[in-house]
Amino acid sequence: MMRADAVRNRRLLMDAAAAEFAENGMDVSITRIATRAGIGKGTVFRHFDTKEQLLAEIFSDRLEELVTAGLRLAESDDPGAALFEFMTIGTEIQARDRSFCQAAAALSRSESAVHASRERPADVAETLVAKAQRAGAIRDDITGLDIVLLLSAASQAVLSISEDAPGLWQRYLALIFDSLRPQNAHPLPTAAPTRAQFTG
Amino acid sequence: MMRADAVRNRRLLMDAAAAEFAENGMDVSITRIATRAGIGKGTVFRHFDTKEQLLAEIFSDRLEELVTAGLRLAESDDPGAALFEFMTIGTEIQARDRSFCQAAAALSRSESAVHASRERPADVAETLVAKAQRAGAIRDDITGLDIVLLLSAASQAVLSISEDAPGLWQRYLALIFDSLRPQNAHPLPTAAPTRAQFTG
DNA sequence: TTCAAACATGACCGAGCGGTCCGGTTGATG
DNA sequence: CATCAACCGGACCGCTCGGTCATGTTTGAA
Repeated sequence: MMRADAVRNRRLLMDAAAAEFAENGMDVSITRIATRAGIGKGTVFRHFDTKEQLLAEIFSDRLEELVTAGLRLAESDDPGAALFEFMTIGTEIQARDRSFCQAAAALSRSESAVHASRERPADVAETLVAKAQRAGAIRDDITGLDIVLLLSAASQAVLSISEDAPGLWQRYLALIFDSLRPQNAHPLPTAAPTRAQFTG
Repeated sequence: MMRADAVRNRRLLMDAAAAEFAENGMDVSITRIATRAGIGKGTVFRHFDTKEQLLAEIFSDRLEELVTAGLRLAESDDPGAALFEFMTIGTEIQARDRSFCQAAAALSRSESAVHASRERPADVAETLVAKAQRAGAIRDDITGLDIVLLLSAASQAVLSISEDAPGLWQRYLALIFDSLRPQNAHPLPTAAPTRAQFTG
């Protein structure tokens, strides 16, 4: 059982870290984060052994948010729309924090803690895709893993644009939607990535 | 006129830096780069005032490569295929160096030297798009800037996959191709980015 | 109210960074 | 071959970073 002040500080810490990561990228100092949270530097390391672990924890939270939404959408009786909304939510989450998710994704190749938390969204995406394909809403040659990878693609597309382009990511997500529809399907040149490649 | 050893070292330096950036991201130390090039650390700063300038120079080189290809393709009499090949080349260049281009793109918001070098590919893309649209090869509601942004999207999609997935980016580029065809066009929810937003 | 365990704190550490600088070296020039 | 500006190299500087630790403070159960 954690003490009351400990849980309060942990919450403050994660919020401050998320905000700071989002604004200034992954290389903000622990000192900055601690200051923003109104907390001593040492306290940070009481809660998280290392900086990467802190980042992984936040990233994991974000993904859980997506998983929750995905599970709800899996009950929908319009599988095509459900998948599209799943992707919209996922992209919105990533677009919200800009460079943070980018850093986390890049880190997921080396940091296994980050890596593991990416499995669950992939599972959810897999079932959503399967349902949508059975309903004929999307083409047959794509997988759940494709969806997860395309999520970041849409939000990363706008990375080089100036800050104030709110909702621009929706433009590119809409384009990707169009590419998933069965009417336009041309054969894909490369096989889908395997789960082993994703999990590393 | 530069001395012979100076130009030789500059070449060695840029090659080593490009390789190191590609392998280890943007935060490799100058020392590492210098060592890899077999050159003293001080020499690096003789050629490039700052680390960002070095990165900008390399990035600019890559973009020039793309511009050259684009100008050649602008002469083609199959504008649709020309645009697609332009995108293929652009994505290949970015995929070749993985995290490097990501870092450069992120830096382009703050570093004006990097920024300026992105204008020319945008110009070329604009003319390629215009020709392709006149030929009816692609939908009318996208711009040259869209193309430039989508270039990074495809290569960034595979960022969280393990190293050895060569050519996987082609899969997602093919998907994007499908989304550009006029047959599938659904109205886009957000207006295209303006040149001012891009140039910052 | 008491008190031990859990927690917070910030001075402190070693390492590594980007960038500087000057003594020695090299290459073009006549 | 002689000369000298251009060039190279790496010790060096100031600084910031992630992470530790001894000391003081808070909490909650008894």
